[in-house]
Amino acid sequence: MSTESTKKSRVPLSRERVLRAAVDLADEGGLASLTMRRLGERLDVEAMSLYKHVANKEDLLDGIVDIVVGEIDLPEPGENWRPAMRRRAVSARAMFRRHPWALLVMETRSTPGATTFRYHDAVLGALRADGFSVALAAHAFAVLDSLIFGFCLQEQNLPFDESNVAEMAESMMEAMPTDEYPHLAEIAIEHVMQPGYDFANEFDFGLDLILDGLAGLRDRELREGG
Amino acid sequence: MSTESTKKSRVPLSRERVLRAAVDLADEGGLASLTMRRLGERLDVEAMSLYKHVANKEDLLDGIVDIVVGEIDLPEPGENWRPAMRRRAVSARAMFRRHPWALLVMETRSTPGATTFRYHDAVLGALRADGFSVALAAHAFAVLDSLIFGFCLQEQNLPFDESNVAEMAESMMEAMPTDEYPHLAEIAIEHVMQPGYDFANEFDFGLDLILDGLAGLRDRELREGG
DNA sequence: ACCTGAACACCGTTCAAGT
DNA sequence: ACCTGAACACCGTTCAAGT
Repeated sequence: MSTESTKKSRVPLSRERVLRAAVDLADEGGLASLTMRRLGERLDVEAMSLYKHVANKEDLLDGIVDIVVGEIDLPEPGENWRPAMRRRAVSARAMFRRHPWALLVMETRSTPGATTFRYHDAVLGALRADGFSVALAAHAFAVLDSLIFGFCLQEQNLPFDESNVAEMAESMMEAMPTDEYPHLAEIAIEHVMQPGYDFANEFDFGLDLILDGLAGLRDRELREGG
Repeated sequence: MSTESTKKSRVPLSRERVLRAAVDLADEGGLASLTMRRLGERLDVEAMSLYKHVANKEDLLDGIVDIVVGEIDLPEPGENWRPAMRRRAVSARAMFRRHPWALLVMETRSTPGATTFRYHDAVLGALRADGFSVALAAHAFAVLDSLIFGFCLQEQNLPFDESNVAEMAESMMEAMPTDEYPHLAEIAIEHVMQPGYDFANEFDFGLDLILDGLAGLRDRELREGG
């Protein structure tokens, strides 16, 4: 609570503080703005001092991925598999929207951290507890994760913000000769440019399609397996 | 056919040649090795000369994405929707395995090129020609692309090569206390470490699950709408 | 023990200068 | 017209030196 705010930061540096600052920096300025030098600046420290708390930049990136994976809602004990899977999918998507850099960074990580293990374990546990065989739980996990990652990746690279769909469609129709791409034109006019269109709805469509399919396979397993 | 192979390259530089060399460089050494300086080296030219054929590095990346998107099999006229969708999914996955950097680069592109338009148009066309409504074709496109992108992203970051599954499972069991992650341990022992396990099978599982679901929705549309 | 200044080997990109 | 050398403003990272 001291009011002196000179250059020296009283709070000592720690791995935790470094990682938090890195997440904030990437959130605010994008991944390109997350450099060791600028991170040092933000913490009132020279870039070189960061290396006391982080082995190198790779280690820093591993650390911030672990933080954001920890923000995904885990299934609760006793929760039915279907609402549990929906909740984790929705919260994973929300996380990727809060941290647009996360997908990009996760793509370059090879060694998952403890938080990732905990996440995988909890999801598998919810499926197993609700009647899924080991094999079907593995299938379910992979296909749901594919949808989540793939949808978020598409959503992130949409050439328009959720808000200005009309503008982009218009400018796209200019750059895109209608006779050369007739089906793109059709879908733009009859679907995308219609009032109420929201690409986010595609997430629910895909999620329900997959959950319905999994429910069917689970029922069959339970019937046949005894 | 001249045999003199001095420093000067007889073939003049062109955008095409620059982009091809960039794809090769990224294939061989990963995205990190694709720098303007090293690309120049490979073409026996100073890095600065590349700027005659490419506006900047962003433009270069746009260009190589367009090239690899062009490697995805398009539906053929008259092809049934289901084999057409399967073929494009399989060939897209093969492309992402040939060019592991492509997913990463596509993620940072915002303006799709002509090849991407052509690809989207052909896929939508195959669905529309086979009875899908505009809305259902849009849904189908989004969910299939999500699966393809998301699966390839996962496959790329697998902490093991398709070959040495046993090794990795073993080393993972060490780093991963069995009692802390019981369901991960279970799936590792009873599923992943079983002979014949191949993560690639998850792709077919997801693909069939989604195609089955779409087939059902298409049938219902045709019954009700027609 | 913790932080720093200077240095190294890299980047993408510019611009005036060469042929 | 096409290519280049030198330079600029950046990177991540090292290491001996400071406190």
